[in-house]
Amino acid sequence: MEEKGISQAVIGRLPRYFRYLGELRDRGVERISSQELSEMMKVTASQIRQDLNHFGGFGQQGYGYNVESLYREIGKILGLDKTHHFIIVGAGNLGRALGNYINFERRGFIFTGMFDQNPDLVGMEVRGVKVQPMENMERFIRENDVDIAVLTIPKTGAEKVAERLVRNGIKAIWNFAHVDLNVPPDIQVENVHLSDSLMKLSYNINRYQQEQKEKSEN
Amino acid sequence: MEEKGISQAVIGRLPRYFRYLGELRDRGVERISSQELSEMMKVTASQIRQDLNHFGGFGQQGYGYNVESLYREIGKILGLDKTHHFIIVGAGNLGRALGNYINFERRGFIFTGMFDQNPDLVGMEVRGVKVQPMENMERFIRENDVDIAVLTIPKTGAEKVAERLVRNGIKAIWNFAHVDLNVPPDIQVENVHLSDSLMKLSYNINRYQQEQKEKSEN
DNA sequence: TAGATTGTTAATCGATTAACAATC
DNA sequence: TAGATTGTTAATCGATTAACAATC
Repeated sequence: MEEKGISQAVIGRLPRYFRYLGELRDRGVERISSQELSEMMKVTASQIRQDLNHFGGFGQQGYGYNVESLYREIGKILGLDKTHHFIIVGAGNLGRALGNYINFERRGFIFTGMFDQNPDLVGMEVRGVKVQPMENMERFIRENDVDIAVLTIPKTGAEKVAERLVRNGIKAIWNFAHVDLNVPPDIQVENVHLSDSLMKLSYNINRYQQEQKEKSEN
Repeated sequence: MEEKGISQAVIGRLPRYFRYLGELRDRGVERISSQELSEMMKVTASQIRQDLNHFGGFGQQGYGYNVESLYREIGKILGLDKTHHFIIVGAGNLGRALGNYINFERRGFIFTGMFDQNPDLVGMEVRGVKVQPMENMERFIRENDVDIAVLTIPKTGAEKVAERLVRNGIKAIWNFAHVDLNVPPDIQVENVHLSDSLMKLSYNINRYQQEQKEKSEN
């Protein structure tokens, strides 16, 4: 399984393949060709075959792909067969919402701790996990084999908290704070910048309306 | 201002420019060159100049860019000078968290309504907005000039709700449901698939660990 | 075997980077 | 004016699509 330098473009498409294959499996579909899948997903069959071949030949000429086995293979590639413990730093609305999201557990992500600097939130329970004061964080990470931290705090504190996380052995940060974190290259960061996403939507609404206006003017 | 066919790659970078320029402005910086900005943002100066020139010549040879004016221009391009009313469909944890997020208002996005099919949630208040039953949705959209719907419901109901939204004049959907919506091309959709994002993170943790293992073996 | 469909190479397309003339 | 830095064209790089031989 040669996995040298696979582009993030390809990686970014894997979860979507995984999702469609999971649905096909649930519907009891046994095999699928790149052609059929491409029609469902509205991408080219060529791209599907290219993408999958980065990870090995999962298909069979003249037959296509076995849904169940391809689903499992992609799950493995994504590391969903492994278990990861995560903590949530920041017990505000978003942090609590993510803590309550049970589907992450199904994929091997176990919610083990939650932290906040606000004393009013400390002691609160989210799905059986008690919010602890920030001072407890370092020790907790080390003692509980935590490898992912979900960062749901305001941007002002984010950079400093990230440093503390990294110093104590966190491997990855799922960053909802609205800043770009500056961490060593061996730390994985995945940004979810909600307001960036909303701005893109705003741009596209705008652009569409302008196009319509221009059309009606000409 | 020629805005014909600007790629989503470029659009996707605009919010980040906007963010950095806003910070520079808050720090009282008056002018900046593409070179300086490129070092801050860790992109090439060439890319910055290319990107900005899609929308017009905002800079000045020998001087650079005026921070304040560039900030405002990008804001306009993103449509942040306009006001949009949005509703949240699905008053679960995530929906309520987004409703409580006040920063959207600063960008011209006004939280006006919230809907849920669960009678236990109806009547609940989120930042002054009362959760209403789903039956009220159609009328509310029409009567309140709503153009964006935030979809925070489980994937099973999403497609049908999207149809109802579109039929009643919604222009854009910010989709947090874990499905790809099938809407007419004049409806803007921006997907936030949180579990996809988490899977990417998982892949990258995994890949890094495997690389380390391979190194130690050779 | 014949038909179907993959795996993979080659061609195309688009996005990023480099270079430099234009100009403030 | 001389120096700096943009706007823009050209070169490069990478990603997507097309094509087809390999093979089940």
